[in-house]
Amino acid sequence: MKVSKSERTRRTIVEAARKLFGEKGFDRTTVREIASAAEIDPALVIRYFGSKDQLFAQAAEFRLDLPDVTNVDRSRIGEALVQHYLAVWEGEAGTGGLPILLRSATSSETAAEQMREIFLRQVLPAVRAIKGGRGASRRAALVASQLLGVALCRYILKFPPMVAMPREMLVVEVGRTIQR
Amino acid sequence: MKVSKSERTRRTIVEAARKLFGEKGFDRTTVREIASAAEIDPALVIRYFGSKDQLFAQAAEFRLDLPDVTNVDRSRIGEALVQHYLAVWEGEAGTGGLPILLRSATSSETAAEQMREIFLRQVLPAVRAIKGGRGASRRAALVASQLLGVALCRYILKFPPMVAMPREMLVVEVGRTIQR
DNA sequence: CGTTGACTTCAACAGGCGTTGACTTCATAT
DNA sequence: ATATGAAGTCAACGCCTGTTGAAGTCAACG
Repeated sequence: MKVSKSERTRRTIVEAARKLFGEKGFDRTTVREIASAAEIDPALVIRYFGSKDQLFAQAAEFRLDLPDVTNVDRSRIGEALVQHYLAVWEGEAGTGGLPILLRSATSSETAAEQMREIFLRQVLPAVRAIKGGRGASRRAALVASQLLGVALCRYILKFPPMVAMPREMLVVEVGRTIQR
Repeated sequence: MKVSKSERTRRTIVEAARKLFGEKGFDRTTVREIASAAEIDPALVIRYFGSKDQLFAQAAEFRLDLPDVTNVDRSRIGEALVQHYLAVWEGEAGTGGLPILLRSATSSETAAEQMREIFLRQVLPAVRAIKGGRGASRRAALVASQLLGVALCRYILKFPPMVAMPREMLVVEVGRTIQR
């Protein structure tokens, strides 16, 4: 047997959890819903993950996988970043770690802490690598705020003009801002 | 009697509700907590407002009060906007409508809808007044995403570099971006 | 066959939630 | 003094939550 049965249901649960957490946030997603979506008993969810919080922590884990931009035209690094970022958001269709975290981080201190971790360990080093120096952390924070703001308005709040804009245009417009 | 007693407790309740909704979002704030903070019975909250949702709707109502920038140096409109926006966030200390909405809009469709309303009826017209034309709504959306992103990272997620930056510096940096 | 041991279900718990309707309190107006 | 109506309290309802421990199922193994 390549994968034990337990491992398979474990993954089914995480999958269902990711989907629901990403759609409705931590508070509005119940263990029973997750279990029902995974077609198993609620008790099993707890048995496997200990608690709802621990399941969330596991479901929200992810790597940003920032692309290698070391050999990209320096004047286009901004665009490349935005391009990658939007692709991540649209590609994972709500099952990615970022949507999950963003949906819950506004009302859960744990989720907010997890976002800070990701910023600190994944975004900041990447920005530093591109252009280090004294103001790097500030620059990183500004970039993060810009990107999170776009995701918030486009995918969560669904501001009409933001939703309507083609991805290309966003890449160019926001890319130019990031570039600064 | 200038203000009836009922009106006074009504306000006490809304005040308590604003504070709690702004700190923990809709889901994590209970009617019982609000009542306890207002030093009255939970039943009274419902009696006055009908339901928790209706209380929230009322507590989250607000006007942005965008400043008059018609006679501000055109090259400084961005800075003026950011200045005002940050003052609003820091001034109301969590009891303002924006924090309340932002905390809840990621997991409540009603709250998200309310944000869309505010964008449509308050931000968009303001941007149009400053610089109309075909792309005004797109510009407004980009500005909103930038400002919400900053608030998110600074006041809610509390990214360390973002918190550490003095307000002045943010005004200049973000103002420059908005200006574009 | 019988017995493990992993995997899964079942029924229930204790506690919190929003909300309700009947009751008390109390100042005012007759 | 008594009646009226608003202002506020109380205890309880039905529902849903995360979580638990005991019981069940089923394939693998001696």
